[in-house]
Amino acid sequence: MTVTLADVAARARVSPATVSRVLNGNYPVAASTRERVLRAVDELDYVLNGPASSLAAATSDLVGVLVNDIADPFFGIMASAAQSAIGETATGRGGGEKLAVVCNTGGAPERELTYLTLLQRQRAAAVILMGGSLEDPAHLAATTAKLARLAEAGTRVVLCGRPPAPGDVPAAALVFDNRTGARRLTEHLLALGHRRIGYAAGPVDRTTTRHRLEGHREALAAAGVPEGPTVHGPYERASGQAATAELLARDPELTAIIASNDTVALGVCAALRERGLDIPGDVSVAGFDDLPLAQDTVPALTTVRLPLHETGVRAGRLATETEPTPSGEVETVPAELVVRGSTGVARRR
Amino acid sequence: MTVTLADVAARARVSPATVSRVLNGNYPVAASTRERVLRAVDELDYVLNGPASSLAAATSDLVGVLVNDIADPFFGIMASAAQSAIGETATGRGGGEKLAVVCNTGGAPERELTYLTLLQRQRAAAVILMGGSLEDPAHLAATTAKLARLAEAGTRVVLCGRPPAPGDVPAAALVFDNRTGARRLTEHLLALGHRRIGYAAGPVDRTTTRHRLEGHREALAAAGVPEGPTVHGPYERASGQAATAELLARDPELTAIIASNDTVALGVCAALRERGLDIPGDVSVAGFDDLPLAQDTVPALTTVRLPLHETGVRAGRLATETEPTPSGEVETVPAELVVRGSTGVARRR
DNA sequence: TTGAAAGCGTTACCAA
DNA sequence: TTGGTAACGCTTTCAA
Repeated sequence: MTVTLADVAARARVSPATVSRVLNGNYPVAASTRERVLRAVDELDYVLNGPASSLAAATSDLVGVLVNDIADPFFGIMASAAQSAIGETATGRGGGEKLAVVCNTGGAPERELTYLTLLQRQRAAAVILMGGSLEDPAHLAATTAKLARLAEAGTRVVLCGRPPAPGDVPAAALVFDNRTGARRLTEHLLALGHRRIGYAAGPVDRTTTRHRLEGHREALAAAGVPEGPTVHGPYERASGQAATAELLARDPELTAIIASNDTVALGVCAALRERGLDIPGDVSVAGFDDLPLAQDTVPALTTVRLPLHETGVRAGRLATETEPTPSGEVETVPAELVVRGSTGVARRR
Repeated sequence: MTVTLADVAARARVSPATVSRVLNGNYPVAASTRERVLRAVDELDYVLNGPASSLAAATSDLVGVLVNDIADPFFGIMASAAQSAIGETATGRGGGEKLAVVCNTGGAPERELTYLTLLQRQRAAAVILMGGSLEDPAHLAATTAKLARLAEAGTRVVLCGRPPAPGDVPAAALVFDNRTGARRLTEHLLALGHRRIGYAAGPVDRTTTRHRLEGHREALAAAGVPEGPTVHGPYERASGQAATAELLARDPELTAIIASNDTVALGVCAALRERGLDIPGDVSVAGFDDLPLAQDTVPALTTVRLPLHETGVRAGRLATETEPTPSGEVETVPAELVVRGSTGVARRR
């Protein structure tokens, strides 16, 4: 049979209540008693029953991290950063640690909702949504409603890389300034003399896609440069390859291609190489995420920290300079963090 | 207040037991009753209380996936594959889905144990351990003991990419044949005429590191070729760069470098490029994981499937041809899947 | 500082 | 096919 708290109590010759108090460390307990209890725990190899604990306490130490695509290194890095940040702040019940669990939505709206329900069911301590969100009004409404219920039930909600929750969901938000980032990226290419720039954009209905595209167009408009061809596709390597073929078909004179993210950028590079084109000798490529895989720079994003026990959210390098913002407020990560990935260089003529 | 099963029962004018039965779908319930219950659930926006359910049923629908480094695309792909395989077989209680959660151990033994305890505490339905394991006897014993307790408590244990559990832990295992893979990789390079091959190995005390190195040496010995320099380091891009510097310092005449995995291989490539060396013109590089990031081939590993509700484990392309093996038995993935990443080409002289 | 006991929301067994 | 009702193992007042 599995060992229960009562067994420990019996062995330590105290009441179950005392054992619970020792384990949670929230209550004063005599040192000698504590020691006796801990020894009993050890001797019996006792492991707290999570469900029972969560049921009684009406909360669990689960923290859900929803990502769009766990196979994408970008999300891997983000998830990893979040997970270690969560681990650091561990101070929960029954032995301490929070269980940070990453859930892969695959970008599918229904899976996002499913996972949110599952986490709601588990009475998760917190939920972090990472990456751009779908802009479909119906899905947005459903998500918002779900988040509202979660928050209502005591689950902390953190939005990371997507716009702050519509309505009045009490969520902390970590926002990447995609628009400014894209603008700077394009300005950079323009400054290098590029005038024919192709754009391998992300999926049509994503916030990240739209914001980045808007920033791109702003820069072009400001410089009076006509917009080049744009192709949409998922955030995958393969769509970078497909997009490149399409873009070059539409304008063989392209001197630069902007990719919707680094994974796509790698696909673009592969396609260019297949065609015998030199990078950046022949065509420049610019990405977004600044992955170590794509760049040699230390990835700024790996330093994103999400101290869930704070009332707000702090971001990356700013952590030491910025005070936590009150819950619900938004802190914007400087565009530099997003622009970092740029590798634009003029085409050889 | 939050809606409970009793509320639903009251609204549907049935007993709590009936509601439970409808929700779990394990018991026969009259169609009309079921409908009434489901409507009540909908109207009240009822969400099952996971902890309560898990407490009563003595099991949860949580499936833990432990990976060594979630920021490594290799594990991202593996986790993604596992997660979708788990989703497909979903048939659990209280609405169906299992909650696949990936836990990042960072390769740290104590975090591995911590997560296992956390999952044990949650009464997880299954636990999947992915990636090579530490060979330290103490840690191995601790892990084995922990896995034994988990299995004992009804948690299914799956080992993926690490040797089958020592002792008699009833675990399903999916084993990669690292030794044969490495042997083939080296044979390939030898066949291309390479005689001075450097080896950027993984961390010293990992099973994957040792097995791959052994295979490598087997091939060299069989061909009567002396072993080149070997450098150990973590499975990270940076260690590929460091290793390259060291390897070239030890033998500037190297014509090929084998990396411990694709992430490391990317670091090796970066370092070679920094030195103005052409790949594979000047130096060949060979990796292991066959990531799409590193190669253009479709990654065999993304097709790894882990049907947790089967008694055994099936692997990748074999799925249609192979019957599930009985629990506890081992099925070996053909070395081809591992060798795929090879990109060896003779050095220009 | 410690103990007693009342829940927490489901499940599952036993009747009906 | 449905209802009644003990568990399930822990947390948390309320007393002592």
